[in-house]
Amino acid sequence: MRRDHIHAAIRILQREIRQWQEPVLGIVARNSDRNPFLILISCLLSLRTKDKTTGEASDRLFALAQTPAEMLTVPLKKIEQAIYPVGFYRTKAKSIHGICRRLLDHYGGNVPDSIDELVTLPGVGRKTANLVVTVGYGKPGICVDIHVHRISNRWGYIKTETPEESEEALRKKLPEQYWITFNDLLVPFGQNLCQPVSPFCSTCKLTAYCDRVGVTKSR
DNA sequence: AAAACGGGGGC
DNA sequence: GCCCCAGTTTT
Repeated sequence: MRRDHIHAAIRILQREIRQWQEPVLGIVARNSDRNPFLILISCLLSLRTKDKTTGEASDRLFALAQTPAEMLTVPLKKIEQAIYPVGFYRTKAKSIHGICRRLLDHYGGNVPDSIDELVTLPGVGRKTANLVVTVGYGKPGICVDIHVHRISNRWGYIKTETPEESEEALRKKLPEQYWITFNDLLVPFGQNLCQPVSPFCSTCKLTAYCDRVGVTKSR
């Protein structure tokens, strides 16, 4: 993909995305009344987890508690039960308590708005921190998950080995106007069409801009 | 029966 | 860099 092709590619994705389901995490985040704490916890639950279960698990959890202080009064066992269908539920329940403790001790019960501070919280890495900053605070950030990493490289737009490198490369290359929506566009695209193995290249409208880096089979 | 799944932490 | 966390869905 040539540098200037990104505009056309994003334009097409914005049109095509209507036929796919919107990312559940995006829905959860927006339905959280832009409450950074609820957004942060939703993002934590979504790690390495299929989309639908995240929404249902967060609904059950937020019925129990909606603030860091309330959350600390809920026993770990109860939290584990509420979020059970998501993967790594024991680790995540512990992280939730750890996060709430840190928020109360160091940030007056509020969620910090900088990536550097967010990644110091237990269970929060760069993907989660970027998502909280963009969705929760409307500040520029690039949320690089496995879909963004894979597809950006498949296009040949960047050439990186790890999601961390991808975030760095995209910060330099991707026009800032697309930072916040990039993840929301690539996730449904990656789930429905541009899948990890044998993507649906025959019905994809982006093939003119794609180098198919690493694609061995396609449908 | 495997592989894959919207990462992150501990070592 | 390697291994662990874990249930669910897809191949």
